Amino acid sequence: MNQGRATPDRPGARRTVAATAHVTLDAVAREAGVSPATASRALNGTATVRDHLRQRVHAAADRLGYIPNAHAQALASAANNRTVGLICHDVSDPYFAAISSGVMRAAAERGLLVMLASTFREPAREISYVSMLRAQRARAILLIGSGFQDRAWERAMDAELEPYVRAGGRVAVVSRHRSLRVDTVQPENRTGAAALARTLVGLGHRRFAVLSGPPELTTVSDRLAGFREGLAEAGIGLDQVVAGAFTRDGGYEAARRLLLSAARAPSRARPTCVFAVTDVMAVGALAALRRAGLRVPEDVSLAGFDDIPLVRELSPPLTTVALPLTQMGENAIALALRELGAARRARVVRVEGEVVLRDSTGAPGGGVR
Amino acid sequence: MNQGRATPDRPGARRTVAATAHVTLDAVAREAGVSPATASRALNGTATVRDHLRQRVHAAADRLGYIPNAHAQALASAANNRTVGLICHDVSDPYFAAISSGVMRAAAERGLLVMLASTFREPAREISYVSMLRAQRARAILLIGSGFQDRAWERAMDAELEPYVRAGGRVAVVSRHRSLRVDTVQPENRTGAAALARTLVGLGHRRFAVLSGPPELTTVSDRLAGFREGLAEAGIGLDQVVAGAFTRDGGYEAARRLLLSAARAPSRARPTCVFAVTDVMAVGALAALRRAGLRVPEDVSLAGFDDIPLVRELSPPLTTVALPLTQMGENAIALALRELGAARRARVVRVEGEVVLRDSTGAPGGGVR
DNA sequence: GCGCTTTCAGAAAGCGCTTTCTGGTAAGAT
DNA sequence: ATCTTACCAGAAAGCGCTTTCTGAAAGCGC
Repeated sequence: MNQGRATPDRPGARRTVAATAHVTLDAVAREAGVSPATASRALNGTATVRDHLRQRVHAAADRLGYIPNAHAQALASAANNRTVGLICHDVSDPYFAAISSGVMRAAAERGLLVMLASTFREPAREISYVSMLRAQRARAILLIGSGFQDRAWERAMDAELEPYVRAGGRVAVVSRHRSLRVDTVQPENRTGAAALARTLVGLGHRRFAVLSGPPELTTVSDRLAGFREGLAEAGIGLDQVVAGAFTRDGGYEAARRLLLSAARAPSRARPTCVFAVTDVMAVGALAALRRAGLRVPEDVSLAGFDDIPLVRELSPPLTTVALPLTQMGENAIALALRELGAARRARVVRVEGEVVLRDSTGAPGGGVR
Repeated sequence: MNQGRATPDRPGARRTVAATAHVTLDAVAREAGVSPATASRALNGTATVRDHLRQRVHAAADRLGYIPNAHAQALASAANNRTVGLICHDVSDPYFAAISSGVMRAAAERGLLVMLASTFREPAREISYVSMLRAQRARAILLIGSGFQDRAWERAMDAELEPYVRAGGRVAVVSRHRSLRVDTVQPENRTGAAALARTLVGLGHRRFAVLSGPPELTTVSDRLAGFREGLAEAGIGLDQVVAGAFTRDGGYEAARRLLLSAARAPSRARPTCVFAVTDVMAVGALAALRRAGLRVPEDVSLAGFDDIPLVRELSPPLTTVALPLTQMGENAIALALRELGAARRARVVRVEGEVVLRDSTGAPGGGVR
């Protein structure tokens, strides 16, 4: 009666296909005719198992398509965790994308899995992600991106991190975090910005404007301070600082406001050079300047910071302070995973920024109208 | 003798700080004076616990800084897994970054953690990541990026995915995968490329070159075929197809070779319009064209595909076929997590591309010299 | 050949949770 | 006042592994 390929189900019997149970180590052991203990040892190579048994176990595992349950492994073997957590502000921001790329590569080399969390720039979310990563017993947590200079936030973050570290977790951050005593990959924002300022002064500029970001970010305050220092060496003050969001649109908006204020106060000496504290903001600023009919660099020079890959594609290509972003990501994970010395104090890897002069800067011309 | 803030350690006693054990549910239960079962129920709200007990449990958990062990939870409660896996070719590629961003946002809304793996365009790595994600018992696995049209690879991937799905795992892919019977977010590469071709023909172009990618990628063959179709409708053939890597540098290199062949065969009719199958390649191509002294679009028009954010910042801004990248990421995770219907067949969400005409294309001018 | 150490496989005890199952108590029905 | 029924809290059984601990068999020197 039945057709050749009939299923065992009664026809029309509406049922969900039963989920096939996972193949367990016990099943493998049974298939191989050994104890689960031996199967475990054979598969992991944790102890010597005689050849013929080991082969039988491996064969059985292959035949059954055995995949160990990572949760059970993590639970049973305490700390043998294969995952690291990576928290950044925004994956689609080229700055974080570049650093993440370095982290991913280094993780892949070590056979680690990366849990990547994007905070969408909400500080609270950053803390809740740390908590989730703690629950996952991640081997290390990497915080990419500027710290917040905010007492409450710092305290809350500390409260998450401190017990994590005490329980053997590793933490590394990229960028300066004021209160966090953790391993740090620290771009020399201050000296980099100062060097940039000197270079720009060297080009002949005397009147500057800065497009800065949220002041509670250490990165912003460091770069701003460094830039001021560099100018001060030449006895130059900073005419204007316009803050914007740390995004392309934030840069656009900040530049627009800068232009507006220049138009409103025509008497004021107009900046001939604009420094955006990040390349991403500079991209927006370039669009805004161009939109206003200003030529870069003839009318106004523009410089950024970070050297994200895309700024080379702009026309004009952007002058910036180059940071080895991918390598910084690699450094961060290496730092977190490295044996902690007896002293167990926070290590700091400083990375220098290098001023890269491209065509977005030139000798002073007309200035912001 | 001791100073006020002295530590209990003997001075100079060199010892590693003992790793503090994690706070367990049992500890919380003991602290609250209830059984672990009650503590579990109170914390998870899985069953009604009388008010005063629930409060005691929560208070105890707070006091102790309890963080549940996600591994133990996953193990005990079978399928209650809070992580999804996301596999892409390269995090630092803006195309994947944009899609990932959508995935991350949707995941955050659902309280899920994302494990992001980057294959660095090595097919084998993609398969091994699926295996690791299986071990993690990820609730869903998302494959972002073109499938490989390669028998061996398809078979291997299928062998990983099939048992995963049978065991209740969910899979969704972005881009067409030939053999995988899984939920798919499918950009209409073919019709999009055809529409682009028609538009370019409408601008007056008759001689085209295509900068294509690795032919084993479905995305490449679909876009190429669509473009050919669009041209064919106007009775136009495709002069040249130059393949390159799926990267910015691949686009640069392909464009360079195109220019070289044009120089070598001066008699041949020169293309007046170049279509790069992805924006990322187009970015490289633009640099190469400019490097060769060609003006875009006066000498040659250039178009891409995807509409990654950065192409708007180029000058000239790039004509392209816009895909809703972030939304595609959201679609993918939504698809994977949605209840499977009784039929349990692969669902396909088609997303249309929209031709966006920008300044990198114009009426035909000099052509590739 | 006898006691010794060494080698290696199995038994069993967890790892930290969730979830039946069980049973005591209070509320409602008779 | 007695018998159900309902409600909740605790006991206990796992989830799928790893890793002692235990003990049998084999290897060694005398």
